[in-house]
Amino acid sequence: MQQTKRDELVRKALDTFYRNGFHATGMDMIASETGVSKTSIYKHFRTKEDLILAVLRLRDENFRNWLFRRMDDLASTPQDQLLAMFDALEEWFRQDTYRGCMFIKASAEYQELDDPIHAQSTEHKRLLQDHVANLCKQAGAPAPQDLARHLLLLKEGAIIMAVLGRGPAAAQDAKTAAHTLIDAALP
Amino acid sequence: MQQTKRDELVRKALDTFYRNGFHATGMDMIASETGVSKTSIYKHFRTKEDLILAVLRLRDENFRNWLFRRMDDLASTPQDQLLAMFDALEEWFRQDTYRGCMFIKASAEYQELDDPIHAQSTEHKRLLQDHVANLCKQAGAPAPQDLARHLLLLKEGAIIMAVLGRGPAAAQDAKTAAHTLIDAALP
DNA sequence: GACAATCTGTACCGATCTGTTAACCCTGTC
DNA sequence: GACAGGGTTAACAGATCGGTACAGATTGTC
Repeated sequence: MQQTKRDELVRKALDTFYRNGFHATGMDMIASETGVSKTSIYKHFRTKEDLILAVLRLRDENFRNWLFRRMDDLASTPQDQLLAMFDALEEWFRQDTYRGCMFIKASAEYQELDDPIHAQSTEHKRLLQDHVANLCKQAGAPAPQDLARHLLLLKEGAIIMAVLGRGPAAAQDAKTAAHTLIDAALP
Repeated sequence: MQQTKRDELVRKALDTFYRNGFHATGMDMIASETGVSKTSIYKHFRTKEDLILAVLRLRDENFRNWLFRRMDDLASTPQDQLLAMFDALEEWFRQDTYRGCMFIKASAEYQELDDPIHAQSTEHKRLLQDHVANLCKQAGAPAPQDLARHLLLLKEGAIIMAVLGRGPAAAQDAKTAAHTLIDAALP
């Protein structure tokens, strides 16, 4: 019961923060958009920062689950799954709720390196890198970490350019480049 | 005289916004950090948004001038200049004032596509793309726009990853990948 | 030295920010 | 029907937000 209420709060707060930004979203707005009273919010979370951290944890879990599952559904071999990552990204970019990467935005608003919010964003990228590096290794890349880093650069670049001018097409730009990099990296 | 004061205001406001974020920086802080009274600020700029737009215009000019000049200084042929872009980026990443790309952060805080601040950020990326595409053409690429877009993805990705975990090394990651892409794109 | 322009500091406006307090309202349990 | 737990509304505290009003200081020009 109580866990459900709390989860619902975090889930809806995620939407509001994602759509509206962190500093620009006040706790009153969170209360009215989630339907949870401010009093209850502060019973579950000591501060706004704690709520944001919970939101980012949920986002990390949701996003990685979704992306990895989608890559798995779209392709069978590790090499094709790496390419399918960019098709999955395009699906994301095409959603009209797409507003860029929540962790990039979080680190942009909380930029001190020792800020927990910033650290959480860094951790998210590290977990993505690990999974992609694992696929690179399965695909037979001699230097899987290097290839994974290069593909991650394309992914992050596509996320940015999908917001700043290029739209969903940024995904296929990145996929084309990824194809070249993968072909060059595999023996 | 008056132009100088105004320019100094914009120049110092740039530092404060860059270091501290846009929403997180109040006009009182701008006044105290620039040494320009709030009354004078509002004589030069009608709103905070107008000041931010002036800051972004200055940043666009400064950054492109710096980057293109640095690329020109570091290499002679168009092809080498493209690669030198990533060496220049590394110099930027190594500055202890480095806090990511100001336009990515601006678009993260003002994300409505029709927001003038967002539009200005998009324009900045377009101008970068134009210059890089021009170099790609000079280097003899059969599809200069495509190659330029791919290189820009690496650049944006490196800017992100330099903030989120990888540090200055992100620049050489991107340079290595760029080398592969350029070699594959040139006849 | 009068004048206009431009700066300054300071106080203020109403709104909004994070976070708290208090009184009440359900609902299930004994 | 007493009671406890978790929920609500509503008002509030103290600070800060963007932006303005006003009086005085500084400046260059005639």
